Amino acid sequence: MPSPEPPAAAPAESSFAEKTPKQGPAYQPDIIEPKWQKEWDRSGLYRAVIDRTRKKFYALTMLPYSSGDLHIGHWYAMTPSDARARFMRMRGWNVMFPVGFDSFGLPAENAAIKRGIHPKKWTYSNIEHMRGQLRAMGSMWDWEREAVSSDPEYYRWTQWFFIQLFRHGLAYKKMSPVDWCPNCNTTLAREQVWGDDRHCERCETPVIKKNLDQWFFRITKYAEELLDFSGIDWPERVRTLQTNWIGRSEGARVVFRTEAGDPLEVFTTRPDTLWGATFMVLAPEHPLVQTFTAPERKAEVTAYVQQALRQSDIQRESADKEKTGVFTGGFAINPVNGVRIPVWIADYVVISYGTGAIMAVPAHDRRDFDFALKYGLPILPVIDRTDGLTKSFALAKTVKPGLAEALRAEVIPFEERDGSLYITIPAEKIDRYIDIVRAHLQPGCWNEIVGTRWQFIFEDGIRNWDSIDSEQEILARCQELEPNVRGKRSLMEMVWSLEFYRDALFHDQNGMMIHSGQFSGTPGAVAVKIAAEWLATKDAGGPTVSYRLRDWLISRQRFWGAPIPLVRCPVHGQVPVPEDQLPVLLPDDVEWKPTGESPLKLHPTWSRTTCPVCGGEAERETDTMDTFMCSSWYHLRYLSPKNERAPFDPAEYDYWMPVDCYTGGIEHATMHLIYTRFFHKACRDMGVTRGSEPVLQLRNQGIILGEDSEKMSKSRGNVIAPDVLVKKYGADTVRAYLMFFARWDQGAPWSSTGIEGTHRWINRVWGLAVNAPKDTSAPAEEHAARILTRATHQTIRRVTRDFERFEFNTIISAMMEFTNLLYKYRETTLYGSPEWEQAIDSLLLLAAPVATHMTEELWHRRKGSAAESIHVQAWPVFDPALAAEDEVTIVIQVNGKVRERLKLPAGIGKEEACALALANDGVKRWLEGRTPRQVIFVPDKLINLVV
RNA sequence: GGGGCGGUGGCGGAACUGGCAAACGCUGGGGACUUAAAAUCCCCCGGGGUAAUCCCCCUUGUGGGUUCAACUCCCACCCGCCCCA
Repeated sequence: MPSPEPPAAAPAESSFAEKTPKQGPAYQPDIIEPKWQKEWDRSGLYRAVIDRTRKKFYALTMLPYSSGDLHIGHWYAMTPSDARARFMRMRGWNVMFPVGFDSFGLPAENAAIKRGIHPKKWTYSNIEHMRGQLRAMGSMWDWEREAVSSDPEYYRWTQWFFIQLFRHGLAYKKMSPVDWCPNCNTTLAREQVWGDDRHCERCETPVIKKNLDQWFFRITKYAEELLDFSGIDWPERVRTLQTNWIGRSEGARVVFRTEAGDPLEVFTTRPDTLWGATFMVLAPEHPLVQTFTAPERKAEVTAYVQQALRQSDIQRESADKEKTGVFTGGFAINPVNGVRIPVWIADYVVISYGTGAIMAVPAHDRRDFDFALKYGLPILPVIDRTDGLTKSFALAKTVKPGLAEALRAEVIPFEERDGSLYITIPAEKIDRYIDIVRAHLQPGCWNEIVGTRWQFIFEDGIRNWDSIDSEQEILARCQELEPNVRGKRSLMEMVWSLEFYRDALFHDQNGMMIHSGQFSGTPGAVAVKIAAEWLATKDAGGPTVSYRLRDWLISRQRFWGAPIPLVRCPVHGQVPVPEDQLPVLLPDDVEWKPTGESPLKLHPTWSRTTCPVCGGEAERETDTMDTFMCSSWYHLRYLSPKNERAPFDPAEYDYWMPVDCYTGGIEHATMHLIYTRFFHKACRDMGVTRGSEPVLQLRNQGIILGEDSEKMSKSRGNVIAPDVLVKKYGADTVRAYLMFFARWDQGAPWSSTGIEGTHRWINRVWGLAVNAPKDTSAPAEEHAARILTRATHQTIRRVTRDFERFEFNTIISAMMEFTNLLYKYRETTLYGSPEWEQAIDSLLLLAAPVATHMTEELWHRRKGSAAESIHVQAWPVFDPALAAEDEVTIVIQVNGKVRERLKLPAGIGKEEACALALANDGVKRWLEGRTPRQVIFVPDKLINLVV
């Protein structure tokens, strides 16, 4: 904002007393808001129709679930989206801003079970209520395009898409472990499993995993393409979340063999460590578990599998968790060296990642290391350290006197405690160290080196710890010599017991290969690649890329969802329902018994049908689809929600798609937002859609917390209800406050006093514009008029720029500042001048996307009842010349500290400005007679005098 | 452990390309109007040196660095949130 002279210096006063009306009609949002909502509906103001003469803008906000109540979070997500869509519209775009309902899903079914009403009834009465709430927002929804995912006209096409995916091999059925509640006797959605102990949301029974025949979509086929975000403007955070979720890692497949010769495949990112594999671990669910289990271990293994199934993958994979497992009694053969290694099962290996089996390289994998140490399994280092850390410990009684002196002479650093030496050996002095130790070793003793060397020095020579066999041999020998270590099950366990060694014993760096036969010496930089490629030549695996992403499980053993449109024929197998027979309708005559079974399954006749191929008796699929399937294509249904011949009208698609701006919560990053991208790509490949991405620009809002800075929840009693706020302040105030009170992308705690401030602003705008000045003839004093016009154009510039950047809070503060300024000028002769009128018009236009009703009312009061809506007016354009200041404050710094401020004409040159600065008394005082050795001049900003 | 985001008054936040830190709003204080209150309007409000104005010094998580100049760029660290292990 400019800082024009206060009113005293602006045109003088006098006549304002009679020019300023003391009071205008009161601001009554409860009257004007419903009035304009009705009028907009009547006139079809927000109807979006194809107009090829104008550029289009498809603005979309995530559709609400039909919960029955629009909460403040919905308002927070939708209001700025709506305001921005309106801004785009006033800027000349043909804007489509549709809304609908995500109305299939579990809550409807739970309500049905609890109260015995049909989910349809519950859902549709909720939708009716929410339509009213959505209207109260004063948003520019095009209700003609409303789509409701539980309407048969909608889910007919959800089913149609399923059949297309099935026909193209992108939908398939397979056995898969899912969460199962043993009390309710049903599977649960992931959202329905709560807490760390993973209990059922309804009955609190801990869930277990159960193998069921389930439908999947082949999203993994698109894993690589989903990693590509070029060409779309999505937040870094969402891209990172999706990238992590997809979890691409390069490595190798390695085929181990059972003792019977059957293949056992694993994936590893470190094939270069293969020579250090000292055991294998299968996930408890692995199909080969039974094969490996020796008869005498059966009971123990079965018990372990049972307890593992009760835990989530997240719990199981957690690094903090104490690792557990059991030995199966079976062995596998390492393909690189033919070594026979034991096969264990452990819950830290999960079936859903890789192949559900791992080769354990305890020396170079933290989890394998912990596990091996706990169970006394051998550990063999096969990768050299890159930091050269090497240690040795010389126990007092094992060495002859004089060792310390010898080491000192060689400059090998050590610490001495109780006569024992703790030695850190410089890498280049290891051989020298060995010579010294050998000369000082007591009979019947040994000394070991760990870190970059793994060697044991005995009286009769040096033994390398370089294979599983040598590990066992060295351990046996030490145990023979020293009774204290007889309880140790592995050499690593023995050296680990010395605290001093620990940082040298484990690493997961990419160092040079050691103890790896012909590959020893292979540099770390190429080791992974060389090992992987070599495996391919030996027919024992080879280089491969692995993804964390799993295929999308869409089967739900639920009633309130789109039935999967397939028929099981004893002769023809899975047969899709012919497209002209869609939709496969949900039955109305169902009984709600709390058996946990879907009523579709219990219905006496619903699943009985005939095979579309042979006409023989057949059975319908009774599973329904995940509701994320419905929301993967709703943006397409908005294009033509009433179309009966296709999911959408191609002409509408050609004009409106892709979505230009999509807004919603970041919590959908790895669910809805990844599904919808997959869906679009799959449809592209099936010839249904064009283009590779459905959404060009994505923006996420933050979260509103309760007034106590905690997450809003009914149990905390800190929930803010928008309906109450609308009643108290009007929708325009709620809209403005939601845009103002925090950075939109970050959110903040709610403040019930904060909204009062915004309400005051809305009232002030009303008070400013509701009464036209009685006398508009007197022209304003020229200088003052210019200041007002400048402020007007500067405000237009700020509001326009911040709308473009989604910085909604500063849009409101710019308008607040402008309003404050206008209140000052109202007391001057500017009031009623043409510049004043222009300022008021501009303010209303800038505020129109925010305070939709109030600005409409004021616009009509000013322009006459026959005037066109403010919402179809052109956005004000700022004139850089008019927005430019003609006088600027230039800061004078001496040695970088602000010492003086000078008001000078804008655009003043360096010479002139510096001359004025140097002549200034205040500046002279700070210069103390010195001459600046350097003068920095930033036009219209500052002068820095360096002395 | 790896990656991402963030840390500015009592609070939410602002600060454009490195150029006056704290705009706007809330809270708090003072005043006007009123019989009174509410509403409204006006003024003050980062910390310290001062009783106060002037004036000076300090201040954007911490410590360094680059620069005439750093909330902004670089390095190291601390704290918080999120994702992946």
